[in-house]
Amino acid sequence: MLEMQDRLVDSTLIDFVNDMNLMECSLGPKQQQVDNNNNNSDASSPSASSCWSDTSEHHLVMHGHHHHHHSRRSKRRRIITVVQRQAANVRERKRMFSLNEAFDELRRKVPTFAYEKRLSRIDTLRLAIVYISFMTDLLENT
DNA sequence: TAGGCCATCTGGTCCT
DNA sequence: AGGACCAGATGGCCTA
Repeated sequence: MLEMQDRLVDSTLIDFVNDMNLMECSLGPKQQQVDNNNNNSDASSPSASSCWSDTSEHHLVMHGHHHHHHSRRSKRRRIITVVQRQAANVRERKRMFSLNEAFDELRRKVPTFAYEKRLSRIDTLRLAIVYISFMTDLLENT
């Protein structure tokens, strides 16, 4: 299972590097889903007037329930270039990476048996809750 | 093969 | 304007 971890990290890093390369040359032979959906018909005009488009009807298609709550801001869609999207993806991956680091840290604090396989994130959380309440009980009753 | 877990992408909102 | 945060969708891998 440790090797599995290593493999995951490896592939993550590889993607990471790929994206960084993509960002640096800002264009590559490897365009994927990013540009086949509606977003940019004018991705190549960086000095465009605004990055917000009116979406009166299109975006109601997918997540019908979203507009119940969150009715605060105007329903304008932020137009994002391919490069900006890729950069956002990189940031999101970094964010998830640090989240997982925190999970690993918590995992190490929580008592498990040595032969037990690695706790999932949800199990780590649940066990941490149990462990904390056990310890506070212990503290209060002494 | 179904279900659990995870990584990633994506578009929305919130915050600076 | 753009980054952070979030939740939904999707696809891959692994195990019972």
